[in-house]
Amino acid sequence: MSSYNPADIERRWQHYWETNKTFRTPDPGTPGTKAKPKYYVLDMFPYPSGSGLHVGHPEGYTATDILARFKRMAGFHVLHPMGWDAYGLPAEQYAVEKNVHPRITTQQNITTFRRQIKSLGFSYDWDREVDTTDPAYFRWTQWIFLLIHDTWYDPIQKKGRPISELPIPAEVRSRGEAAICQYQDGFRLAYQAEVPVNWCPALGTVLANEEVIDGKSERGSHPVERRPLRQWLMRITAYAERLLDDLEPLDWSESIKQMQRNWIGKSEGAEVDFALEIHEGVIRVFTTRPDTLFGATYMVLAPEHPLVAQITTEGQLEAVKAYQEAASRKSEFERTEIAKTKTGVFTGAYAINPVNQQKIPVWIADYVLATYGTGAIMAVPGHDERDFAFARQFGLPIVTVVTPTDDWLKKTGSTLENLTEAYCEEGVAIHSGILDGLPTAEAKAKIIGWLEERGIGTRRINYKLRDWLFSRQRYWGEPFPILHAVDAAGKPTGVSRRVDIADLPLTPPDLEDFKPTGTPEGPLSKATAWVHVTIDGTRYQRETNTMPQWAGSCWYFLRFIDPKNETGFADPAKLKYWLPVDLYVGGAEHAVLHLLYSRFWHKVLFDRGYLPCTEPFQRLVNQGMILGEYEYHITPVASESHKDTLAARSIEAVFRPAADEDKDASYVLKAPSVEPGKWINLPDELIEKRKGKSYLKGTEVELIGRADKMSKSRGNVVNPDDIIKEYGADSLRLYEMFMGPLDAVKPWNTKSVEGVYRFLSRAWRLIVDDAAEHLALHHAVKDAEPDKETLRVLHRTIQKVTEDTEGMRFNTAISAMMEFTNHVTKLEVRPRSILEPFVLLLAPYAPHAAEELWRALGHDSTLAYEPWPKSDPALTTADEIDVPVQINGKLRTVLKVPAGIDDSGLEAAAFADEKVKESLVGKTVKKVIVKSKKLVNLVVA
RNA sequence: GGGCGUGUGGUGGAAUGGCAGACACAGCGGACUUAAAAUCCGCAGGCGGGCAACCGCCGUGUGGGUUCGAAUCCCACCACGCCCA
Repeated sequence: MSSYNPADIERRWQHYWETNKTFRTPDPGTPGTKAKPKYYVLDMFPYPSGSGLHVGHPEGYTATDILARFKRMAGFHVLHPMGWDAYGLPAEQYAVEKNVHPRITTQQNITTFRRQIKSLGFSYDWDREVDTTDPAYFRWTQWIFLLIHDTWYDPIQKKGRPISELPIPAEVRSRGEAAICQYQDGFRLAYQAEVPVNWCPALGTVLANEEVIDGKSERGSHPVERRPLRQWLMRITAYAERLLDDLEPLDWSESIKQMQRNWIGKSEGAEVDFALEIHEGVIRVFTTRPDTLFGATYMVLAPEHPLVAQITTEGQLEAVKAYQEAASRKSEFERTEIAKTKTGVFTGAYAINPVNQQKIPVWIADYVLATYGTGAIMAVPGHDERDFAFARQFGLPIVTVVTPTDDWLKKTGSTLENLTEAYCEEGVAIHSGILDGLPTAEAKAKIIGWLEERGIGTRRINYKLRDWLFSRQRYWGEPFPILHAVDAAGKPTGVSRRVDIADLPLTPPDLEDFKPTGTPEGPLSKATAWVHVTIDGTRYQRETNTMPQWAGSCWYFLRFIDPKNETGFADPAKLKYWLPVDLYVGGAEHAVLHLLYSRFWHKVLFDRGYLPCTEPFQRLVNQGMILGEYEYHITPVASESHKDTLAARSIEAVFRPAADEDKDASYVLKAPSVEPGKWINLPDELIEKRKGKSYLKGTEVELIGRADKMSKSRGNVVNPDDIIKEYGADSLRLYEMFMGPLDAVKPWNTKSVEGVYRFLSRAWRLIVDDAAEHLALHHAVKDAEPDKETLRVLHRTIQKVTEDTEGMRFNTAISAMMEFTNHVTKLEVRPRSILEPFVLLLAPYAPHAAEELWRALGHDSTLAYEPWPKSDPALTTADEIDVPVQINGKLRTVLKVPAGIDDSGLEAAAFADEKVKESLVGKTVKKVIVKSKKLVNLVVA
């Protein structure tokens, strides 16, 4: 039996690669690596969830594997590793529910993921596998934390420096050691602070802003509330400018760069001080539109603003207190939602607008956040949407200080004196004293100069990015290597101590009960023996928070370079050789968080001299999501009114709840399958299109065709194991790449997997005699000279596959190989000299089949390091070419002409053509356009 | 509301200024078979005409523009998707 049998071939070759360590990557400097350029190709390593691999995972993994295999054959020294991002909430949630230690479920999940990933035949160097929950790994996560803790940001040198180099003011020094420590703690890049955090009662933890989506937790969609808590933070804001600037030269998609820019949210403007009417002190505001200062008719403080207590008048005290109380319970999302009605309370106090000395009221309102800018704003209702809504709500004056365009006034039905909505664009200043007549940019510059002269304002850059909330009240994460000193009564003294590097890793204690305490004390506090430590007679309590899941993934690509190193996180010489990552592939869901955090850590490590480059990932590609199969829906109304029509055709309408609040529920139509009791998606022959709409054939039932995201609740999840079982890993790999461009969102279609399976079978039968007992060559395979046309097809295929693989256009590379197969199948003699290069082209895509075919062709070892075929440009062109002739831009005929034809020859050939002559009768040729060897266009009248 | 992206046959897609629909899926016809599957060969955007090979017209979300020539470039609109608010 020598027909194409993927199950057998794939098992054997996976075994071969594993036992021969075919893809082990020797360290730089090893003989054989010296002459080769390096190529580091990386996947975003997965979180090994309990539900196993999803068809979305192999999409990116296959793309990188094709590149890795291609680059090896093209003579590169390739690093292509895989590992596990294994700390995280789901394992812990499961532990809480089922009382199984997260280490056990995590290890089980890793085993499943490893088996599934290996079954796809990826060429990872498994000797470099890392697991973020392995003490040998998180030892260095903790080490890096301590390094960041030991670093302050020097704004003059614009880099992170050792805390020992922080200049200590004499005044602080004079107050002794404790004061110095406290002063230093205020500058560390990892620091503790009492901050309003996103507390999620259901998860029993705080969450980073990035983990809160629409006011709910990203995991589980639980409500989140604001609470002030003492937390660890990372001073990522210090690096905002560098994170922004260094984005520029990276080879990332513009959309991802834009998302990072938006997240960092740089805005340029001014800080302005408003004096208070009767109190001491000033209200400092940040504004991006200082040119509108003359339009500031009131001010708003965040309810948490420290000035509120000082300035609130007796009469307003009660209202203000009640409002502060209510605001403290709201999430940031609820507070800043544009659509909702604005709320606020007058404090009773007034400020003085510095440009016109007008007395303006000071309000508090929750749409102003304490954490953005200075926590206070000057309100310019004429030119800011939210200020406008607020002014309308509370009857505050609205002044126009920027002239809107006439079109805008007309469109909105406004006049200069009476705006119907805020005009937020730029324009010429009016009612603005010294600024009158100036366009926005000039007005900004002039007013900032004016403010600076008087010492009441400065030019200022502000960022939306906040410091990164780095602690979690969970069990399943890296413990902080920090000890807090306590006094005899067990109360913290405020002095903390770093765990000695020599004592790392600090492993978490074994717990029976993983439940969150429901208080800001994490579950680790339950391990009293672990928590309480005495060193040199001083009593300490260990930090009971753990690090967030992002910590381990911030630097894993560094550990892959030197995964077994016990004296450092990686050898500097190896880092210098391999960094940066040449190609990084993963889902767009990590566009902001993971990529921003790891860039930040990378920069700190670079500043401290541990890394050779400032950016980790030179080229980034996001694979598009794979949706479920295309399905036909009908509305609930239609399902009711066409009940009988559907029943008559044995079509089932299955209820599908709405995916979003703003979407409608629908019914999915299913047709009976050949297997009784089973239902399949509506086959295409039951669909007909009329007037651009789809209908169930022969009926008035209007259909809505659509592919949805795969999800358990929709029941449209495809398991890669099933596909491999049915068609083999090579078919799965090939299909995922053949679906369309890598970065496009595309629907799954199991039927189409058969198409690539058929292609592999054809390629197999091209070379192998599938009637033979054992692996034997097809009788048509001979050591013969290929004919000219076949040679041309081969060289065109080599050219196309090479270019498209390099450019990651895998779908068209596969088409080219299919065309090659279609051509050669027809030949009675199939020269070995064209089959061998073809098998090598196929190898990165369908490595198991290619290895077996290579063996059939008489080779006795792997083709993984065979040189990549080269195309000969002289052989890619045919003797004769087809050139279209157009008349007035419309195709009239196609000429067959010699490939070497010149422009005048081509023109002559066009005029000599019978059809052209016919079309020219009675007409005058006004112009002739000849595109060399491509096209002739005759313009006639 | 803002930013980015996408829109091509029944379906996935190809073509990035020069023959629209490569390559596949589904479909149809034929060969092989007792039959089916598999395989092989062929047809295949729509409309109209012809016994036919073939011919004509229309056609890349909609409307306009630039150009000898537009799926491709520009403007406006519509729809969908993603991100942000």
